[in-house]
Amino acid sequence: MVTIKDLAKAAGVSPAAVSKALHGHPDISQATRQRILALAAEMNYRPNVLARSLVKQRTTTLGLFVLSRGSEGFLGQFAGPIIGGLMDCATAYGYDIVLFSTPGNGPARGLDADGTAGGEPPASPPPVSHVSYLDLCRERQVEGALILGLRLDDPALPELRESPIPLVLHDVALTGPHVSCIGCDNSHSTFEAVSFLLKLGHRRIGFINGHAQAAVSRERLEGYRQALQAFGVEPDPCLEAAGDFSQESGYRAAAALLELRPRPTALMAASDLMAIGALEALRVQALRVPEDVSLVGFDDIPAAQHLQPPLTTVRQDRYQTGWLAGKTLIEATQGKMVPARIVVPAQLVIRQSTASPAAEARST
Amino acid sequence: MVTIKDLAKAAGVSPAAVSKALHGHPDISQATRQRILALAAEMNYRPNVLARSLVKQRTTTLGLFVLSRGSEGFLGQFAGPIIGGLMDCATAYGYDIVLFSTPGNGPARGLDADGTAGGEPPASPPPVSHVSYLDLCRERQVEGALILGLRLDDPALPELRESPIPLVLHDVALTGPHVSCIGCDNSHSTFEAVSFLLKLGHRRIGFINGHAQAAVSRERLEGYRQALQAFGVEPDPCLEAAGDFSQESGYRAAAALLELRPRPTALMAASDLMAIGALEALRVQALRVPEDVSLVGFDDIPAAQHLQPPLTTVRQDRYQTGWLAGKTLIEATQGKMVPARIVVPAQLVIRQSTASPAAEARST
DNA sequence: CTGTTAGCGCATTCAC
DNA sequence: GTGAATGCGCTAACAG
Repeated sequence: MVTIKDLAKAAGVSPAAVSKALHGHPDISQATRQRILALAAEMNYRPNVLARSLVKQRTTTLGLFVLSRGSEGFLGQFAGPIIGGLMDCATAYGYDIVLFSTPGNGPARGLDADGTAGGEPPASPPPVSHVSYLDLCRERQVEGALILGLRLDDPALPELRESPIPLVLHDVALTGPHVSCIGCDNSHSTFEAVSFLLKLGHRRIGFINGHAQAAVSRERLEGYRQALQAFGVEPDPCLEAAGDFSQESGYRAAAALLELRPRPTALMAASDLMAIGALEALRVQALRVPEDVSLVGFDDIPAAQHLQPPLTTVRQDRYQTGWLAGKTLIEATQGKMVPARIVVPAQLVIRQSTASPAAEARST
Repeated sequence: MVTIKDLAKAAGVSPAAVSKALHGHPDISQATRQRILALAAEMNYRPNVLARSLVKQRTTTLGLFVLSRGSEGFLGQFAGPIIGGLMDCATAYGYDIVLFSTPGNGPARGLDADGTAGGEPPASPPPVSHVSYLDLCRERQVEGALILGLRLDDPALPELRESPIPLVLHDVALTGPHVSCIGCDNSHSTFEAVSFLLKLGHRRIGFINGHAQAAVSRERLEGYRQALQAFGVEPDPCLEAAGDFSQESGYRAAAALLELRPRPTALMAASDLMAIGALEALRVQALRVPEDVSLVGFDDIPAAQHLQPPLTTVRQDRYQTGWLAGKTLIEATQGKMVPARIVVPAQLVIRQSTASPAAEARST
């Protein structure tokens, strides 16, 4: 590893002079500067970021937490594009990203082929209590962090609110002096989607919600209720079913809702995955979509457009979410004021799973 | 930021003593050790990873490159689960991951809402030539790196082969003293899939390949040819169509293949996305799947099971890929010998897009 | 313009 | 057992 000292020796100057030359400081002669630069290129010198960060007390590094992993969770479906946006943004601003190891989200699957977890013992150097997200940030000296997949029942929530470094939380409406939240306007988007159904003439609209530990569940439910109210439709608690974002739960919730009489003429699911489950339930009951029952999802996952029929749903731009989160974080580290809530545009994508209710249903 | 020095002052000992106590060195009395530990917890001390790495000359950090991004590329579809596996593995071994900013994969989309790229000037400190992947690794002192989305025409290939640090390349069969390749056995998997079609009785099987810059394209094509040969079927160059992994290209390639007479009774696409395009082409020509034409994909993306009909395809376990890549890298950094080729199991998932050819087609 | 000094936070010699 | 000294690679503040 060729260091600044090696360069100095080779050029016959002091290490400090090399540093100055490399950074284009004015107090260095063009001649020696050129010589040093040529030497650096020749010897393939690269600065040690660690050392630089240590002395400058700045790392130009952002942290990224992906909490709900496990192959099929958040990461599988959505994190990819968000990470892509975040990376591209970081690249544009010259920042790096460190992906944090968060113990607790251990293997589960994917264990070594030989069945063991292999490797060295944990080797956790300082046996100081349980490391929190913020502690990880401090250890790594990241200047800000994006947290994906945070749940409302995470015990770290109060601590996060008091974070001394900029934090952006995805889909969790927690705010603090340095904490912002990013996500689409769930309430409003759901309002739009349900309003669309209402405009089509639907009056009995079932809502399949996600689990209560996700902030988006509350918000989407609220949007659903507001839409009904705006159209003067009496809300019916029986029409609000609880799922957990999974396909399986969507199936169950839809099956239950379809037992109701009069049967709902439309179903809105708080995730596309649950909408897919609902679609199954409808198929099992030989109900046609959209002729007998209209269906709307949320997310616009890639599969949505390939369903039979293609699913009407709310599209979120995950890539842009990542980009905006990165931008917010970086600006915050540079001392700029940032909004407590960053809303990412979402839009209703109308496909073929929605139509006006049949006349007889309509009249009920 | 509370440092080891602060602890020393508070405990009335030297910084060195604190370091020893924290690491459980034997040459420190239990009494003072406990005192220091208690103090550390109390003052919420966290070691500075940067400083530690600098002195220990070890970072326990892996690098991750995701080369073909841009919201819809590799990252969108596959990188998520791979990253998940990598992270979980790293967590298990106590490693961290840094996601590299690779200039050149700039914004394209997702630009700031205000249209500008914003932020500070590039501020690239040392104006030393163009930074390569390996240079980034050196700067960050990562001990090994996983590269996703590398293309066969990447000019860095020769340099990578000579890498001084362990590298794992996804789906690129480049090997060197410290370079391994990870991926499924594309040739064999395709062989299996095509053999399945042959066993069903198909004899005219069209193959829709990916672009030539991907190593997997060659390998899959080879598997296709070998299967034909194994069943004594004369290969017909007309049946080999070129795509680029995109849905659009799958549509075009399939449309062309379906012009042939006698018409192929089955199509195999080198990616599910292209299979989806092929499905469209089939629909446009009013050909039924699988009655008129059987269809096989590759990847088993989430949408595959929701197609009409559900797609027979080759499933790759991306999560496991990430895990194995991480394990390989970490073991390599620990001096263990690692295989030059890590093959991740893949399996044919038989759904409803495949069946025996109709009798009349069969006889031709 | 140039070089010397000092220190970022930590771990590892070595004396005491 | 303990603490002082040294250095990881780099940059900042000085002094020449």
